[in-house]
Amino acid sequence: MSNNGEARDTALVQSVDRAVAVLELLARNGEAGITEIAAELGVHKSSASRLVYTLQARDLVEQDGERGPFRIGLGMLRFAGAVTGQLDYVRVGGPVCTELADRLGETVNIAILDSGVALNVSQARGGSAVAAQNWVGQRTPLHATSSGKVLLAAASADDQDRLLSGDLEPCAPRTITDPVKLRCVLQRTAEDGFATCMEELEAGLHAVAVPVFGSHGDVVAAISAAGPAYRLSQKRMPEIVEELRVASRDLSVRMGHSVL
Amino acid sequence: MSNNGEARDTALVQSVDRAVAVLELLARNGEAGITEIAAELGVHKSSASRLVYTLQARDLVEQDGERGPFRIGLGMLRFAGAVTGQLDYVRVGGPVCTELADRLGETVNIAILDSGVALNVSQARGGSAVAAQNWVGQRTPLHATSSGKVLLAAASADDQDRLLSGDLEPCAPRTITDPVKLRCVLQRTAEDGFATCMEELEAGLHAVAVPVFGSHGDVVAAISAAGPAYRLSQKRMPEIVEELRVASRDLSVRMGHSVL
DNA sequence: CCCTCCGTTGCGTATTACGGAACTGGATGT
DNA sequence: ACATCCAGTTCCGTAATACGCAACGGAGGG
Repeated sequence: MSNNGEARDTALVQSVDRAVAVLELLARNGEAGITEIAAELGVHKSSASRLVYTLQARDLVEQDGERGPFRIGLGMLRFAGAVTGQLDYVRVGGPVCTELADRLGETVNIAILDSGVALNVSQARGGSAVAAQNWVGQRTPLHATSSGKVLLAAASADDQDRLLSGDLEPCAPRTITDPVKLRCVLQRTAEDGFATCMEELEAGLHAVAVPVFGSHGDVVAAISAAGPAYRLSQKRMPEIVEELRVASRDLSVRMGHSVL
Repeated sequence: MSNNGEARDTALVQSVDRAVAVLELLARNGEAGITEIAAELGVHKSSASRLVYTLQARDLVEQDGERGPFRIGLGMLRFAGAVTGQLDYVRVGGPVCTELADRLGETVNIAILDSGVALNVSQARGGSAVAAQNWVGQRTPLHATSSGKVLLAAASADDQDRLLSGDLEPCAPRTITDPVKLRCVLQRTAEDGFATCMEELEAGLHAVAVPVFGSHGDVVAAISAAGPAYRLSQKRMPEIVEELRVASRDLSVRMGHSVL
């Protein structure tokens, strides 16, 4: 069977794996038809149809009318609630993001470290109507994001070594791919208490991040602002960092961590 | 195969259906072990193990350490983001809920009409530490909730007839099961601009809801406050309704709907 | 140290899901 | 108006696939 390269373990239940792939496709594309899904997964239309039908029966997928394209269904909210219930950053972080996004006019994100990547758990778009994409749930590389650098700089030497031993994949022309240089940057990040990311993830995209501290002074998350390079200039950084720090402290307090 | 009564169409992909059942179980219970999952689904331990393993590979399920119980994984945020991206009420409604919940000290919910039921899309718990359950993603009957009555009162005559023609299932001792009486209540709801729900969904649970208006003056959602009967007394209703109305207007504004 | 309980792995079977092709039913175009 | 096209569904035979069974490995408890 022509599986698209991801067949690692035979122990995977294929239809389930494919069903999740369908959901991921829909989450990425927004919406898609059966034929498109089938093509993307490399399966027959009939298989895709069955898969989608099953997901639809569980309200995880829905279509516009009777005969339209499919998209993620509202039944997914059940699970969204379950995960945000466990993860306080999502619930508590939402208002903090929104407030800061309003003040800065830029997109604000909260990210945590999750198995070697930076996972965005909460987001608020800036006032600028330029609809930045939705990063929630996205896993972004630690070496090519401002949040990632902050989280990595605070991580154990073990975790740092693990990442630095592997290849640093270039995401954009200015991504830092040299481990030695990255180590320098992490050093500075730890000293300064913030990290920037200038067109290292995407061309034209700048970002800054500061750490969020837990009850024991440990770094539990990062809060970042991102926007087009022309708006987030180097000159504006100090001002934004200060705003981020205020938000970070606010978040710590709301999480019930006593801040000094 | 001993399928637990839900076998409707043979056209369902069983393993996918079971996988979703696993996720729903985890969302409901918070966490569970393989044996528990297997027992709940009525499948063999090995089957449950494979299912969970597949979901885990996709980050939809995770376990505490190496050998603990399983719970919904952070990968679910990807989908949560996709659904909240489509549905502005979730993103925008969050802060509104939180603010009102803080002020009232009760649980606040936003619900929309979705294929004949009221679907809770956003929630904030009141200050009272009494952890009310998580309603996000829950589908609740239109005739036994305050939000449902508000949504139904504003629905087309067609939709109203469809519900009223079916049986009104009793959820609690005081649930309205008489279509004639329900029609009266809906009439009053439309006139008053709010609806209450006194122990009609659950014994000891009171709730009030007001409509949220879209740009054309149409009802697009309902915002409700719920709490124990002794706290949400009839006497306190007018005050709460007023607070809800303020929040509703706030929400409309934040959604970009021009309010008169 | 043994016993119990939980989760994983190997294996054989037949259930189950897959792919192919034909069918339906809108939409489009000539 | 008719023919064509494209998207999605249904039917069917096959064999790949996921299932259940039973034995194994590892923690935790007595």
